[in-house]
Amino acid sequence: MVKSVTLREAWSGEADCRNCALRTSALFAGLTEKDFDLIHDPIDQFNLKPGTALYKTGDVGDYMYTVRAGAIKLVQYLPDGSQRIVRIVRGTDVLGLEALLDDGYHHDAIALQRSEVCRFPTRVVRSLSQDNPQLHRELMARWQRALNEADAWLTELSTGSARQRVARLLLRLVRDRESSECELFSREDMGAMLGITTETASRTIAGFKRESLLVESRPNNFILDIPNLRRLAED
Amino acid sequence: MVKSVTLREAWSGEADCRNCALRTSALFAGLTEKDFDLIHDPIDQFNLKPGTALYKTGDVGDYMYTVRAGAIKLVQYLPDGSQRIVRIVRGTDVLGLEALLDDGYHHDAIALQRSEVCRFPTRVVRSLSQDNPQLHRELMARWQRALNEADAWLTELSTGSARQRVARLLLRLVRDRESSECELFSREDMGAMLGITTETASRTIAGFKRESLLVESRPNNFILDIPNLRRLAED
DNA sequence: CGAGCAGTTGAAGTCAGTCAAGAACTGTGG
DNA sequence: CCACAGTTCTTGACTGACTTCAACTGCTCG
Repeated sequence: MVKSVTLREAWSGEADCRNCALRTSALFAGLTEKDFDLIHDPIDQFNLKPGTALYKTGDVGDYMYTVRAGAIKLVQYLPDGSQRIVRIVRGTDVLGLEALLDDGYHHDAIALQRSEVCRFPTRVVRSLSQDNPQLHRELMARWQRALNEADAWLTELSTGSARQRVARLLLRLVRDRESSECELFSREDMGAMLGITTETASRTIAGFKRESLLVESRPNNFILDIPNLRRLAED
Repeated sequence: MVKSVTLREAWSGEADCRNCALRTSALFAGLTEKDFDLIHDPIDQFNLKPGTALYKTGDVGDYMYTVRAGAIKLVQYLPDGSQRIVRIVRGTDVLGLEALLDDGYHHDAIALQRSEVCRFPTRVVRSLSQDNPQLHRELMARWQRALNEADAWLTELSTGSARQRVARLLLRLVRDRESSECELFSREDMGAMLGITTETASRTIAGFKRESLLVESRPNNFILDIPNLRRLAED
């Protein structure tokens, strides 16, 4: 089990929103300059090492986050203590939507890889969305995207043989990417994503390497044989 | 495989919204009388027999639905043709939120039991939510609820042994109910919900009956031994 | 250098999948 | 009312995939 790092250590200063590469694709794309002045102030940026927790289940939802780079896992726990990763949040996605409603966060949010996130107060979004139809619409779209992810997670990553699930996970990691190269997660995390054991995850990956479906380009970086993986994933 | 019935046959007239028992708990709880006149008109009510499809994946999302009684399954298909039930919608829930955004529906929505639903045009919700913060908020809450369901479906119903999954499904069916009695689904549907085969579902249910965790009160109606099922579900 | 951890691999056991057959139920038409 | 076809449910035997437990390797980091 990776040990946690406090958020404080990960603080890297105030965000440069105006020049943020994600601006057009991100949550606040539709804001005017005036709105923008309002929200810029309280935004902080963090660089996360793997294992850092952004928040824990039940924490008060004072903040929401956008992911600039890397990957964050959302974890839920079963009564018996076993964990299940219900989603990973990457790219331009938003984290902590549930904070807009009453209650606290519904997952543990933990960095899987080196990641950069921006943090902003929930109250800002809440007040802006009151009288900003475009932001309102953007929020609904975010919620729907999360729901799509959740459904896909179930149908693609929790159905079929271990080989199929691993193949589908790998393909998912390089979707909407220019290259067919990707960084892998720990076997333990892969297991928790796919509902299989660490050992089975390890064996399956090892098998894929032997069959050259995966080629290690540099440590923990793999090039995928997409066509053959796809064939495997589909039947 | 149950054969489909057309929606037309299920039409049972215009809805009596004003006296609807669900009104206070449902989507439109916060509307004024004036708003109400606006939406009442185009609402139709349907009585569905098991197997009736409300909509199919990809259909144009002109309508949304509330469930008054019964249960609707949301089904997704894998490339190889196998199906997975990603959620069931019951009670006062809303169906077809995704229609508020651009694209069509994301699932097949099919009645599991005799059900009653009300249908209303998506455009009505879209226009009302523009300048009605309370409806806006209500919509976000609905989305979040769907997301919670999706997450629970993954952690509770797609994790652990077949016995655990079935036990958790049964407990889920009587949650927020006065009695510990419930109607079961077909073994095929249970399998598609839990990611197990029909045979395994059947064997597990049969086993539960033998162990008196389930007692059949009348045909296809079962009383649950909640404490023992809970013990089973948790470890 | 050694402790600790992630990954790998092996051997044994088990649970669920598969294939197949029979039982129970449903609805239909005579 | 009964006979029949067509489902769905159940049960059995067998197989295979995944889990479990355990040992060993190689890395990283104090």
